[in-house]
Amino acid sequence: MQEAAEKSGMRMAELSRRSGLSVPTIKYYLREGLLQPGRRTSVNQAVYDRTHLERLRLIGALTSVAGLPLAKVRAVVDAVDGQASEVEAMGVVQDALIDEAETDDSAASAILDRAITARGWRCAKSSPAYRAAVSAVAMLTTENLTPILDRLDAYVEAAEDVGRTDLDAIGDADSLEERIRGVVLGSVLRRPLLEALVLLAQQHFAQDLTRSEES
Amino acid sequence: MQEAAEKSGMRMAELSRRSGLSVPTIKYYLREGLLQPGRRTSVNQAVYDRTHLERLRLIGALTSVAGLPLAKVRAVVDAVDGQASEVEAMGVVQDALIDEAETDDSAASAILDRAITARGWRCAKSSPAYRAAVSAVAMLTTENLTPILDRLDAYVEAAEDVGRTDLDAIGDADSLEERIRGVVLGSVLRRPLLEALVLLAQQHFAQDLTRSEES
DNA sequence: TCTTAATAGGTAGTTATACTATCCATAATA
DNA sequence: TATTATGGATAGTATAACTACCTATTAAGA
Repeated sequence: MQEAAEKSGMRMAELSRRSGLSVPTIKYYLREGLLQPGRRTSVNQAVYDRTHLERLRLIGALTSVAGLPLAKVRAVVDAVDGQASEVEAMGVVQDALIDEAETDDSAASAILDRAITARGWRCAKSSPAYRAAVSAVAMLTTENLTPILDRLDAYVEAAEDVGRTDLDAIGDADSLEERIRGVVLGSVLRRPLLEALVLLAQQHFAQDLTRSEES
Repeated sequence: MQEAAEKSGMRMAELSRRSGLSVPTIKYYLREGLLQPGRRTSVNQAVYDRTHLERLRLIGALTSVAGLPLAKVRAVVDAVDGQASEVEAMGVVQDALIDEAETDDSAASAILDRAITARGWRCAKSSPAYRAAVSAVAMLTTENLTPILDRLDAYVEAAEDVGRTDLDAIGDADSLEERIRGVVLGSVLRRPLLEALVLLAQQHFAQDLTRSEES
């Protein structure tokens, strides 16, 4: 039972152990078409390799970290298999990460447009991301959260810094496959990172607030 | 059947219509203790007011927008009822919004510490937010997403701008109750706003990328 | 007043998602 | 050769979030 890290061929038991997923779960993912079948060697035998392990880690990130339902996970892994481009892969992940909520709020759209044209963004108004932004502004409006809406420009500016950094961070791996994998995993894993950092920043500034109130 | 917006007393049917939730769902929330009981007028009659409608909208935001399970929603609304302070309420919402993932990765912790002490943040290492940030860095490390980790400072700086703006946007309503409501709803609704704005920024910069590659 | 609809509160049933368990024939392994 | 593992199929489970139904009232309209 050799288990060198270099060895890529393995059977179900080892795939299970190295991925941390149970054999029934892996079989389930195979049934659902999330995990590509192994290379068959007989009627009831197959071998799996590094790509299967990577796929399982990707599925794990999409489900555990991003909290996506398996239907959306399937859409993402299909796109990864489709071998489009980094930017196209990013678009697919974006769509998967956005929870659709149809809105047709022209007032909210106007508020958003003013803020993003002020920074010279050109972006498709038909994209799910745009609709999600409009929906968010509409919710803030109906809840009368004017303090946040009044600071929309500040959020747009911060978002620009994040988006620029995201694009800047697209790796320069040799193979397109690896670059796509980096984009997809990066899109999924950067979200909780930024969110946690924002919460830490809130804590930092909240200390100042509490201190100034005590004085 | 007068339905003036000023009128605050209403019965179940109107509460259902104005909240957009079905009567069985509202009854379910009453059973689960998410919605405070109405003022009883007889053995099988009760009247509800504006506060019940606001509570239902809050529950809706926490479930639909933030995607929180009802158990966490209960924790948040209990805190809102508890009438602590704005900062304490923000802490409770933070904890509810973070999905716990125990990690004890000292390497990741060191990477994070370097980045946040560089900006002079003081924040509790025992907080869920800190653990979430460590967990995010650890995931990025295991997936070898060095391009993102190399740009941690940029994300920290952007997070600082967002966190500062969040604290700055705490409303100045007269009653503590309303300010707390603003903090809780703001924490929940600002998240998808920023996320959507980041995606739009990605789209903007992706256009540049595609054009420069075409040339 | 009479009739119809609505209500509080309770129990039980439903739906969707993501697994998990069992079985069987076959193949690998000790 | 005896034991364990495997692929494939079918069926069962756990949980969350409702949803339906029932009963004894109460409200409201003709």
